[in-house]
Amino acid sequence: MERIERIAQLYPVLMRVMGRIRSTVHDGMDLSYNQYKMLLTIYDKGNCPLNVLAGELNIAMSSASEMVDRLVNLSLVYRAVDDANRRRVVIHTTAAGEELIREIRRGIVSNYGILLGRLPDEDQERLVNALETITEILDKL
Amino acid sequence: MERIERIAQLYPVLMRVMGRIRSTVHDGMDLSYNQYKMLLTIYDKGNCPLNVLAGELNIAMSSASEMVDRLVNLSLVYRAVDDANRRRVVIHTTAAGEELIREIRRGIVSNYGILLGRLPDEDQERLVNALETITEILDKL
DNA sequence: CGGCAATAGTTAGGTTGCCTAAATATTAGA
DNA sequence: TCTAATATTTAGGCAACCTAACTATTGCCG
Repeated sequence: MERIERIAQLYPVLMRVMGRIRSTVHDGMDLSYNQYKMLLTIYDKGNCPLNVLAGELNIAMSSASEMVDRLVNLSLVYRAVDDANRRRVVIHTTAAGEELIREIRRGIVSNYGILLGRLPDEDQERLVNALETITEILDKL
Repeated sequence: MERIERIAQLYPVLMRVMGRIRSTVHDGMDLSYNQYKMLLTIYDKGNCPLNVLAGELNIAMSSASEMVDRLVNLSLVYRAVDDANRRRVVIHTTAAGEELIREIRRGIVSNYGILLGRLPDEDQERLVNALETITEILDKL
């Protein structure tokens, strides 16, 4: 049980540190992190209906719809009724949306570069390995 | 740059997986995660003024005040003017607040136990090490 | 000493992100 | 055919943030 307690102790500390870094890295971007995630999911899933998006992001469909509203208002995305099944609304990224994805992605990678550049090479390597390990293990749960 | 891109790719995936697990583990507790964090901070910092809490949690003082309001409404915490400096409001945990902290902590550790119990011993060990590594490295940033 | 700047909090007003429940539209199936 | 299931939107509500404006107290400089 010793080990479980250690994990229970480390976990929130790490969540907080990671959250702080994520917001540093995302700072100055033209879209909130959640909106970026949504935009990216729409792009990655290739113009998919709302229920798929909601499932993918693990939020209620009404929340997904709301978020799409905001992206539509920003002209990054548009709705289109699926003719094959007129109940379905398929969300498409606009050219501006795709351009913004590329821009933000560049910005994020660049910010990671600046931030992580402060670490010695060896730490960077250890970091990659540890991130991979945790992702692999937690994915089993 | 290869490595930076790998990190930029892994990072959000891990954030998501970790967030999902955190909410699983916290599920059913009588306080939201943020309120629990606030309550715990008040307790750990030993009855401290609002500005310290806001700094510790990295939120605006008005947000901290709001959150304290909610905890006061739940009778987990109370405000008291500091006589040494009457501008300051010191937040104290009530007996009920401290009892709730213990209860939630037990619940969380128990949930981690149930969840992580599904992992082979070796993975648990690797997980602890990886969590420690990441925390240590990211703390340098 | 007197008054102004700094410090500490609260209040007001706004946004995002999330939820449930109710309303609407479309389709599938018994 | 008409009811049940599916897909979405709308309405209403809450938590957690923020900035700006306001109040109260204190410290300090001239």
